[in-house]
Amino acid sequence: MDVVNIFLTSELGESLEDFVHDQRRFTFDRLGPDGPRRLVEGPMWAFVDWVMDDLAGLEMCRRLRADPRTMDAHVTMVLEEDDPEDRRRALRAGADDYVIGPLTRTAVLDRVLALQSRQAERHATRRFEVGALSIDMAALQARWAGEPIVLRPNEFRLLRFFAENPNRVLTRAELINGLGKREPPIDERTVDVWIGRLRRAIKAAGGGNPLRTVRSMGYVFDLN
Amino acid sequence: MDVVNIFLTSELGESLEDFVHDQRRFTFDRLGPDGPRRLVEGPMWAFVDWVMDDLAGLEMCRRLRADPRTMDAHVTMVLEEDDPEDRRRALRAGADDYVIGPLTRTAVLDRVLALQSRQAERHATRRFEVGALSIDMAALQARWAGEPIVLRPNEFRLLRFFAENPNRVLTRAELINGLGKREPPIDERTVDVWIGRLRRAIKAAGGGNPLRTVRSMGYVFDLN
DNA sequence: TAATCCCGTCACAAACGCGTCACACCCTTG
DNA sequence: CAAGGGTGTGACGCGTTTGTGACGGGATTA
Repeated sequence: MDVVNIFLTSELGESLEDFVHDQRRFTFDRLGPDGPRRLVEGPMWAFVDWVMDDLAGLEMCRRLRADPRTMDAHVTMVLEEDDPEDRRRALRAGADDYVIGPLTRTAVLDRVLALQSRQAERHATRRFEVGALSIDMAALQARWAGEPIVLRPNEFRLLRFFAENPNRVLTRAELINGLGKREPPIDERTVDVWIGRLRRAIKAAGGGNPLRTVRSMGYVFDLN
Repeated sequence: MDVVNIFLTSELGESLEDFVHDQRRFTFDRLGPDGPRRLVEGPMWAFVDWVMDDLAGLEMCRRLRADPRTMDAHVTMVLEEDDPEDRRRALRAGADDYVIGPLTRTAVLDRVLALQSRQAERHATRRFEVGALSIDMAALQARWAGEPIVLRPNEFRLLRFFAENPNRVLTRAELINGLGKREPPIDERTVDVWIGRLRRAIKAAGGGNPLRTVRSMGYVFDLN
């Protein structure tokens, strides 16, 4: 599976869940003194604060390393300030990496996305083709029969979602969800506008109109 | 390439060779006043003592940075004591990192093992071409379709980093990291200015605008 | 020491993305 | 054919992101 499990000792997780569009690829969970609350499969990434409730972050770090269930996790220590002594201690306690806090969403996401792309390179999932359409996740670029499609970020996500679900009617609600839009709630009519814009972009690249309207249901990406 | 080449100004190398089991992953060599005795491929890590035989460690550090064959090395300064003034000087001289000495085997291994996983794969190639762009590491010169691009040092590194990661969205954080700027922390907006300057230089050499902005993500070096 | 170069930051204007609205058009149903 | 709901799309406005000239400090050179 392709999912990366992210554990944090802070509350940043909830905020990230809203922020990350690509929910299927990530899970977030709280890392308490007893370790992760649930056990997961797949690669794990832990961000450990230097100070936690009752427990020093270093101790948490050692416990993660000692526990066979989590010993493979990629551990990033969050230091409050840039003390070289602390950095050294963090590394010695088993951390792979550190950031100078406070932990921000972008700090987490940059790292996670970087990891993801590194993994993607291994699994070669960063590029896939559906019919004449090819999608390059690394370059964030789509092509129709080799011709680049000029897309804005939201349109790119939309097209990607269609490409991953070809020949299947997607309701407006599914599309809104699939693009990870939760707050604020999106008017379903807005999807119509998305579709219109995406169609125009595909046509401009020489593609036909692979997006078929299914009246009172939604839209399908027709693969012939 | 999976091998990390470690250079030391002290004799610790021999001792480490005995200590490290997994010899295939590391090579050790002495770093003398004239730099590394042999040229290597793959990532390099240099531990530079504050005082060397005839040469100040700072000078060694600068030479490593100035020499295109070693400019990518990860340089750790070894300070005898924790003098903040010295730390500042070390970082200014181009060190990525420092330890408060004396250098021990575990200090070396902790760092190397921790960071090895995220060592970017870098070709030690002296000259390579990407599309119309050619980069000559020895002459520190870039050309677009044969036309020289006038670049300042920082811009050269930036372009080089893009050339090594074509068709891949690079976040501002990745770029800052990729240019080896860790201390002091660089404002992400600064990257915008780098990009602007680099674009101007490329355009002046007759190149188009191969650097595409991906809004709210970063920049891509677009090939074809 | 003076002159010059390099580079990080700032501030502000411009460009951009996107959700919504309004209205015309389309299709279905009776 | 009429009625009514479903869909396409141009226009608008807001908030955010990006580009860039200007500035100043540090380093380098003359």
